[in-house]
Amino acid sequence: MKLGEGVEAAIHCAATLASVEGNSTMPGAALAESFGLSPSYLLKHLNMLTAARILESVPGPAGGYRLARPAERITLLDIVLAIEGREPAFRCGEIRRNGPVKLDASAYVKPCGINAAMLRAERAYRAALAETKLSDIAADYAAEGDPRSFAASCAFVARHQRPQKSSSTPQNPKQM
Amino acid sequence: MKLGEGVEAAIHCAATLASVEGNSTMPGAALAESFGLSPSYLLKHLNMLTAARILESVPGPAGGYRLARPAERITLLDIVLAIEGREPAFRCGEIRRNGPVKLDASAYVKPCGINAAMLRAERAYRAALAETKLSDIAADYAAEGDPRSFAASCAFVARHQRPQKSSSTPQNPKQM
DNA sequence: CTATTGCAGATAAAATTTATCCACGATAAA
DNA sequence: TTTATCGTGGATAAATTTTATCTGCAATAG
Repeated sequence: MKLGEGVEAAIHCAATLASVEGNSTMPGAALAESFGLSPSYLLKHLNMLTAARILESVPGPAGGYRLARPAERITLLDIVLAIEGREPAFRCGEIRRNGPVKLDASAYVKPCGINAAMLRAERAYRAALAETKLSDIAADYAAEGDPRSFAASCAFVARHQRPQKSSSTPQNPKQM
Repeated sequence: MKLGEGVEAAIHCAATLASVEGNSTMPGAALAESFGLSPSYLLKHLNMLTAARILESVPGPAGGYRLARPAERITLLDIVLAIEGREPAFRCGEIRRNGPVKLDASAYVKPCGINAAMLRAERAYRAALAETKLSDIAADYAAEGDPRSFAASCAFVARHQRPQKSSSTPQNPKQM
């Protein structure tokens, strides 16, 4: 069982976007630079988050990405499902039917007990993931051991976030 | 997130072996035939189960596989870990360090909150898997809807199981 | 001795993940 | 209106992992 690396990237990007002000955006290229990731590949993942309505995207210069809803209403499960897909990790192949003894399909009506147990476990996994909100992760960023790391992130975000025209609250880009 | 197909095969094989009598064994080739699987590849998985002390193997003619301990003391988690490996599904790449701002390692002492949340979820997953015993699965085989399927499996097992010399309880191979 | 079985390693085919590139539409700013 | 910046989608390729096969070897019952 393995999770793609895109999951880690997606969570970090979302957590970073959680700290941009108002409805400002941040370009995908800046996010990629922020984590030393390949920009062209990261865009694929950001796209999936957009398709899943976790992020919003604004085209054009001064465009970029922002959260589609408050970080309190985005869970790790939302992000993991958006990146990894919604199918369960275990897929029952009904291999008992493949043996030498051919029985017709009516002999296999009851749901497979193995499948049921595996799905039960995955439900527990997803329930646990649903308990962590993106806002928790963002708070962790701030509470992290050394304040230098957090300060560096903040400066990076402040430098790259782009206020949007339709903003109701005036922005202070603070170019440095 | 995806589980390899070997997991399903391994669980089915173990459940089948749970119904061989005493310390009799069943050859890998028979197990493969029983599920329509490629014998040479299934052996790889059976081998992992053997390495994990879930199965025992007996070489030579009349050899084969059997459970290394009672089915009540084998859980689905044991099998999944043996096949998929013990590493967690999420591996923290510490990508926050890869950005353009270079901080020395001392700035990242605290454990990553994302990693902690993902590992918590996986612990829940594993705990759920550990609650299902192989004996439960085997019981499910018997309780399955149509008795024809179960009868066919029993006949197949009876036909292929091989009593062992060192057996303390006399066996009845029941060749048909 | 011989046939059967598990075991390890090399190898290859297939599928998936990771990554790059380019043409396109949208749009803000000059 | 022009230009430069940005997200989108598709095609493509490289890298890795999974799946599968084969061969030679050791063990052992008959």
